[in-house]
This record gives sequence, structure tokens and C-alpha cells, in this order.
Amino acid sequence: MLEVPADRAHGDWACNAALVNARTYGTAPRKIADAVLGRLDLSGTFFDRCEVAGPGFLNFYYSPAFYTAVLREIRENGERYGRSDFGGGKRVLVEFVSANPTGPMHIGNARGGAIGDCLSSVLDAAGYHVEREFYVNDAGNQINKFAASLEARYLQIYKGEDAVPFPEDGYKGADIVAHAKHFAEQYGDQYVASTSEERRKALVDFALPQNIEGLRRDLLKYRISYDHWFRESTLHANGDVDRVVEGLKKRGATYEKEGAVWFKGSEYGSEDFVLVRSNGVPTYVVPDIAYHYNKLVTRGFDKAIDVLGADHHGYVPRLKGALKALGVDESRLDVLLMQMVRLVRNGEVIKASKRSGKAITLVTLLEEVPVDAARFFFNQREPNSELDFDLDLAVQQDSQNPVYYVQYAHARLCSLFKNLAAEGMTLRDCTDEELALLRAPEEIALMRHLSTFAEEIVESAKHYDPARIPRYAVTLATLFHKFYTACRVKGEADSLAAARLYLCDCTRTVLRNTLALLKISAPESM
RNA sequence: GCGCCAAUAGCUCAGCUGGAUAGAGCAACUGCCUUCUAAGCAGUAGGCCAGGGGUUCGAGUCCCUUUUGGCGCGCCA
Repeated sequence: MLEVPADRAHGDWACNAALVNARTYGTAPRKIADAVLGRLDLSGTFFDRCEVAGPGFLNFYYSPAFYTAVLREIRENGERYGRSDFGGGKRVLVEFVSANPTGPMHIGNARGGAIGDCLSSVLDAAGYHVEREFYVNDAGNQINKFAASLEARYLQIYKGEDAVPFPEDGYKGADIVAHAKHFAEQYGDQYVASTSEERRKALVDFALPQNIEGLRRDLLKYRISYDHWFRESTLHANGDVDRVVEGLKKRGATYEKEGAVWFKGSEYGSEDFVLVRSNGVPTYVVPDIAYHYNKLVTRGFDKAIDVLGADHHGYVPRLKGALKALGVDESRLDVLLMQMVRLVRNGEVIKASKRSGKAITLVTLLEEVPVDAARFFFNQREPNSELDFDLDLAVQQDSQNPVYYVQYAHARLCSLFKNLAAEGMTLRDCTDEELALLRAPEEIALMRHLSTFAEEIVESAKHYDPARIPRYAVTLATLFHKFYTACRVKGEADSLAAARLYLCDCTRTVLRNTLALLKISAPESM
């Protein structure tokens, strides 16, 4: 097996085949390695030498031609450098955020948004055909609660707060009060006398579109835009929800108990659960099944990826089980569960209660923290780890903040080009011999890292781990800063200066491409 | 009680399908700006990888177990 050794003194690639097979051949690993080395022909490859080291590793070293080829590739491809066809154009639907439209987005949605959006970009760059989707829960019980809450607030305006009890499980946020007020300003008391059904419908028709528009607007501020806003209500309207129940019944995957329809989950890798309540109303999972059936069968995506909060993890086997029962290969659905976010200020965790309507919203967060920082921070940690979001650090404009460290590298590069241009030196093409002058350890390390960008994107796509991208960015910035300190452009002999400028240009390109995946700005000056 | 996720430097985290002396950043300490941005660089110090077993030539990585923390387990969504 080939691997990149931790220590570069051990070569650019290391092969441990001799160690792995020592037992099979009954020979000492070093002897095997020596034998392999004797038969190795590196001509025509990007390696110029190979050594046996340690207990029997074969260490390969890149030739200068490799680095030259990397730089040329970056120059040729520009903003496309790093893209690959790993995904083979497979159609992937990434669903993320999908916040409840009955209220504002919370901090978990902010993490989901950053992760989902970056993951989508990564998959796109890795050669998948990606579409981003927001699932709008504009039906079901939460809309009923929304309606009841609005109704109570509306009636309270005319009858007084004491005369109209607020529903126990209603939405207590100030946004509901505001909706009711605006509704009253527009329609007056004309709905006080109408039936509750009419009144609620009018209120929902008034408030829900505003909320959805608000979600769209807020997410846009967060630099997220979707290809589709898919409405749950369409699944009810076109009969898909009913068809799920019918389909499962037809396949013998259901049974009735105490007047309710149950799914035989235990036969499909989950536990049994209720599909249709005894009152005839389907549970929330049924439209969800219909929705995922729609993604994978009706619309025929090869893969559906859901970015969900970890509190939904118990629901995943149910969804997959039901899809399996409907004849859909459940492995085509991948769920990326992200653990909870805790906000930290002054070293203390901020407690947020959604019930009281006092949760910190995405909008509030963005008022306090730059979008660049938010997107970077939320992608820094792997999704399945908890994340402490340090509000103080995110707004800090110094070296403690990794966002600035990376952006500073870009600003430095731009400034370098600007200053040299003022002195009449601009980027020019270089010969292979000139590029081969880039031999300093800092230059080699930088070029080697540049060469791994596409691979990093593929790994990130493979593991659904966008956290690799900020890490790659920080490493790239570090290597550049080291190079910048050790190797000067100005004042060097023309050919070396030109080669270094060439390398700077490549670094700038890759830095931009990396930040583009995160949708973080690359400032020209700081 | 059952299930999912985590535990690595003082703090925040890497460590890819098990590989060569466990890595960064921040914080601490010491140096480096008359020359392309010092929002930077170089260096020092800091670790029974939560504890205990096991698998193997080799384990932070895989298996079992204990402990601690987070989240789930409704005819709520």
C-alpha cells in the first residue's frame, strides 16, 4: 500500500508492501524491499529515486519534473484547478437546513447551512452533479400549531390577552406577535367573527409566505442559495403521501393495531412504528418517506444526502427501512448527522431555550459575527463532533483567528504582485529550467501541498467531511508564509525571481479556489 | 434500561482504509522588521492519546469493557 509519510524525510510516497508480505514469503522485510528495489524502473515516472528505509519501507522521491508539471497544471486550469471527475457526473441531491418555516433559524441551522453548502461545493468540485435543496415543512402538525398561535395572538389584540388563552404548545416567539399585528393592520377585525378554520387559513396564508421569504433572504445573506425549495404540501396535494401508505400495505409491510397502521420496521432494520394514527392522520414520517421516494425514484437522483442534526439520528433507520420496503436501495440515502452546537461567550456556554422563543437565531449571529468567520468556524470541526462556537474568537481580528491567518496570506500575495508591478515586474511564463530553480525546502513543501488539492477535495467528498477544506487552507497559508519569509522575489536573479512569482501566482490561485469552496472572501488587502 | 456521537499538549483541534521519534494553531517564554504587509517567521517548553484488557511483526487508529460528557428512544416534528 502506498501512503504519504508523516515525515517528509521519508520521501514523498512510502510503500509498506515488504512489511505486509514478510510473513507470506517467510523472508525478512528488508530483503524483500531490496529485491523490489533492484527490479524497479523509475524512468518515465515523476519519481527520480527510491530508497529502502527503516524496517523495510520503500521511499519514493519526486523529481523536479513533477513540481514543474504541478505548477503548469495550476496555471493552465486556473479556477478549475482542483476539480476532478471522481464522481463521474452522478446526480446528487444535498438537502440541508430545511428549517421549520414557522419561525426563525437557530444556531444549529447555521452549522447545517455552512456544512451542507460547503459539502455541496466539494462534491461539485469532485465531479458530481450537485443540486441543493431546502425542504419546506409547510404542512402537518407544526403548521397547525403555527396557525393556532397566530390565531391566539390575533384575537388577543381585540379581546385582550387574558380573554384568549395561548395554546400550551404554541410558538411563543415575538415574530408570531408581530405577524398578528401586521395582519390586523391590514385586515382589521374582520376575521374575529369568522370561523376558526377561515381565520387560521387567512393567517397562515398571510404569515407563512413571509416566513419562507425570510428564510430565503437570511440564507442568501449567509451566501447560500438553493436550486430547489421543495414544499411538503405538494406531496399531500398530489397524493404521494397516501401512496406511500398504500405501497407499504401492498407489500405486506404493515399491520393494524389499536386502530393505527404500523410499519413492520423490525423486518427492515429498525423498530416498528406508527404510519397512520387511529384518527386517520399520517405521522410526520410518512411525508418524509414520500419526499425521499420522490428524490430517489421520481426525480431519479443517484444519491440523496441529508444534513441533519444529531437529534434526528433515531429517525434515520426508520426512513431507510421504509424506503427498503418500497423497493428502493436504502444505501442511496446518506445522512450526515451533525452534533450540537454550543455558543460560548466569555468562556461560558450560552443557554438557549427554543420554547421561550429566546434562542439565538442565525440572523442574530450574523449581526455579531462576519459571514466569513461563521462559515469557516462551522466547517472547522468534523460534523459528528460537538462544536463550541466561540463568539469572542470569531470576531477577533488578529492572529488568534484562523480566518484572518488564511485571508492574510492572500492579501500578502496580492500586495506582492501590486508592488512588483509598480517596479515593472510582472508574471511571465517560465521555462522548465527556470521552474526547476525552485528547490528550497520551503518551495518544495509549498508545491507539494499545492499538488494535493484535488486529492484533498476527493477525500473530503468521499468521507462527507468538509472540515478538510479549512484545514487545507490553513496549511496552505502556513506553507506560504514560511516560503514568503525564507524566499524573496525582489532582488533575486531574473530567472529565479520569475519562477518564484510563478509559484506565487499558483499559490494565489489555489488559495482562492480553496476559499471559494467555503464561499469565504479572498481580500486583496487587509 | 437500550441506541447514536465523542474523550489526544493549559485551550481549540488534526492524525486519511493500523505503520517509521504522536502533529498544528492559540496561550507561555526567547529571538527576527532601514529591503515584497510583523494580521508574519524562527526557536524553547508542554503528552501513561480517559482507565483496563485483547487482536498483530506493529494500535491514538480495530475488538471487548469501565468511566465521563452530549443527543435520542411518542398515535410530537
